[in-house]
Amino acid sequence: MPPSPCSLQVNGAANTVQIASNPPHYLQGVDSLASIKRYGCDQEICGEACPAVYWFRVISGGARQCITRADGRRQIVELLLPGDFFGFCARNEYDFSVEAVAEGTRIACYPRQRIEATAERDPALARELRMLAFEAISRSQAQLLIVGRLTATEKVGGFLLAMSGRLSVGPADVVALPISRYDIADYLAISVETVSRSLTELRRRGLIAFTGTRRVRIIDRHSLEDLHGLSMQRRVPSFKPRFAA
Amino acid sequence: MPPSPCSLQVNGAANTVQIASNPPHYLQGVDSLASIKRYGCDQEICGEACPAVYWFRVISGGARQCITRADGRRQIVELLLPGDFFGFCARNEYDFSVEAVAEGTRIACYPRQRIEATAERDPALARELRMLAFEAISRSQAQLLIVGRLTATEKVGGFLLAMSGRLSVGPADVVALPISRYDIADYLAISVETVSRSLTELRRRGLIAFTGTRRVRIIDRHSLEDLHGLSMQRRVPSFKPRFAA
DNA sequence: CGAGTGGTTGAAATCCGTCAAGAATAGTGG
DNA sequence: CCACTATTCTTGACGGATTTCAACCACTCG
Repeated sequence: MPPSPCSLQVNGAANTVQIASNPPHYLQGVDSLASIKRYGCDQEICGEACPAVYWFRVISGGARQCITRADGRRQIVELLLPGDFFGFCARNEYDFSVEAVAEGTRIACYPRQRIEATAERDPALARELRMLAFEAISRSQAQLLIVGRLTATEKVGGFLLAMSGRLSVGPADVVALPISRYDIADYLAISVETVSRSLTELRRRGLIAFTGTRRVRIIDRHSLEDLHGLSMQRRVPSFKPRFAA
Repeated sequence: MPPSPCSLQVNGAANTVQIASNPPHYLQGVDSLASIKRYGCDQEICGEACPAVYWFRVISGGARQCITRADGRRQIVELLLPGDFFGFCARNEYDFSVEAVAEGTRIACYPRQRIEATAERDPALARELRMLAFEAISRSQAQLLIVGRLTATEKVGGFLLAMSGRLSVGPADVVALPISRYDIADYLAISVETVSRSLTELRRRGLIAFTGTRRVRIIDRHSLEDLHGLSMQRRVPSFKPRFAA
């Protein structure tokens, strides 16, 4: 878990620095090494095959981490919201690109070399990095199940629930979607039209309501959680009992 | 990259131990802490929600790492072959299960606590662990693109190429598939029947040939690599130019 | 106001999953 | 070594969930 909040002390004085870090987060111990950059909507934060000089953390706004094929097909592999880290890669070049999804997205950029050098001497920092990496593994593997084995409506319903969980600062039942339908589509690996149709379907069934194009109110959370097979379509893709096991 | 090969010396004698580690691999420095276990086909190596006591490495044989939903839908999130590590998780319980896919699969089990304790004092080990984790992130994110955005035939063709790359010890054009059609299906998130049909299709087009049910010869590697859109179906799922970008 | 973009909806096409039945293979025990 | 069986694999027919193609609406912004 992240270390408890602390105010950085510079020059011996008691003034807190701009990287004051309201919510506690990983890598707080090396925040002093990080620089903060601002990005416009759709602006590229790091590009595929670019030298991996930084690790990043979203401070405010959001970003999408994408992998793109030569023919243009794109998959958003991670939706990055405040507090999320990204930029980890095994080689010396990023194998993905990351773009801001909101105007004025602020990103903390940690110089990789220096952080790694620090980690050589600071086991606690090394452990934090490891935890961050392990969490990323869990997330993308969970996403594999979602992308591969859920129906479109299940994907969209689950996405709304996930967003309500991650963005919860208020009643948690009103979700302000941080990305467009196009991005939702590329995140869930379905088409834009299907995203739209699924949302309409959920509204029609009374599980959600719209207070704006990108503002959803979750009305029947329970049914939304039970979407799979129960409330929605009977079909469950590719589950074969395979005899008696 | 993994450290260079070394033969463990026990009791001062010059005899190499069973953990002789022919191909160099990560975590070699702590091989002496690992125990080796043997598993039968389909036998569970670690189960979902079980206490995460070990990290693992496949020595011989193979395994599938799965995430399963309550309703039975399953996704193989990683296909583990000799040299591959697994068992990393952010919490104290595995959020996946792993089962052997071959009779007599041998697994090296590294006690997590002890390895982590060692890593506290050994920055090089910590760096190795980090690299292993980063590679796992890259792999599963790449798999997300495959599962989400490729057609069935592209998936199967790419799978054959990937296997030929990972299993290459011989001519590299004859691939001995390590898993059943069912497992290929759950790995690529398609149905068994579609796996079978795609293989037949590739054979019909002269890109591959069978020397046995689970032995494939790659005949036209180039066409196999160019599958997307070119040699195969014209359709490319969900790529919309989205106006002028 | 018109252009540009995001979002929704409809109709038609299609890929793929399901269901079903065989064929091929592997495993077992006599 | 050969039935005999269980399992894997293949193939066909069919239906359905999604994609594609197309049109339209809403909103923003110059």
